[in-house]
Amino acid sequence: MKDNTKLFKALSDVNRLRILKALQSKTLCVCEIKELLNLANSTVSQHLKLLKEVGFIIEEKDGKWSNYRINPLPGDARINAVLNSLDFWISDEDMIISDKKKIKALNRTKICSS
Amino acid sequence: MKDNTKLFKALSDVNRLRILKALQSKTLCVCEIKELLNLANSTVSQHLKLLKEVGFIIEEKDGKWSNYRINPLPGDARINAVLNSLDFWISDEDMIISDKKKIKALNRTKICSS
DNA sequence: TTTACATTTCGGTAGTTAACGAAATGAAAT
DNA sequence: ATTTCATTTCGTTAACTACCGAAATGTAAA
Repeated sequence: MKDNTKLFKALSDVNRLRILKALQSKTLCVCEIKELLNLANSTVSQHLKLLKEVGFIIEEKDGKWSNYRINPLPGDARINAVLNSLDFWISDEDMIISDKKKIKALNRTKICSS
Repeated sequence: MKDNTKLFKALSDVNRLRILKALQSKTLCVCEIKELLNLANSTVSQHLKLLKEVGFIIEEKDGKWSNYRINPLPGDARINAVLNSLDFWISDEDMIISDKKKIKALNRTKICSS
C-alpha cells in the first residue's frame, strides 16, 4: 500500500509535475532545472531523486553532468499510464506553456558556470 | 496548477484510498468508516471532507446520519478516470480485501451507539 | 595532483498534514 | 423543550515535507 501512496505523493507537488513536463520536451541537467524552477539545486536534486525512485525518470551520468530524462521503460504500468497522458492529468497548462518557452531558451554552458 | 496537486494529494494517503475502495463496495456513514479504519471519527470526518471537496465522493444526510458514497457524476474527467480504474491504481490488494470482509460484517446500529 | 565545477548529502527551519480528544452543532425522538 | 446521539469544528501535538545554504563527493581538465 505504501507503493500506491508514494506514486501519488510524487505527483502531488507542483515543482515535480513541472519537472516531468519539462523532461518530456527535453533531457535536462540539474542546473537547467534549477534555472527553470528558480529553486536551489539541492532542492531540485531532492525532487529528481524522488521522481527517480518512483520510476518516472532516469539519470544518465555524462562526465560531471547528470542528465535526467523520462523513463523510457517503466516497470510499473501505472507510471507508463501517467507519463503517456500527463496532459490529461495536468489541466492547468499556463505554467507548462511558459516553461516550454523557457526550456527552448536554456543554454547549459551559460547558466551552469557562474 | 493547485487543482492538479490537490487531486493527487487526496490520493496520496493510505486511509483515503481505503475509504474510496470501501465506498465502492458500499455506502457508509462516518462511524462505520471509523470502525473500519480504527481512527477517531474527527479524523475520518476530515478525510471525508477532503475527498468530497476534490469531488471523489458525495454526502447524503439522512436524519442524524451522514451517508457517504462515490460521486456518481464527477464534473472532472480525471476523477472519473481514477474512480473507474481504482484497482489499476491500487495494486496492493491485501488490505483492500481484508477491508471488504470487514465491511460486510459491519452493523451500523451495533457500532454507532456505544 | 591540484583545480574547477556539477551534483549530492547534511543540518536546520518554516509550513503542512494527520492524528487525537473535547467542545460545538444539528437533527430526531422523548 | 430537553435529551440523545452522529457528526463537525476547534485546539493541540507529532511527524513529515519543501526549502535553503554549506559542506562533502565525484569527475574531468589543467
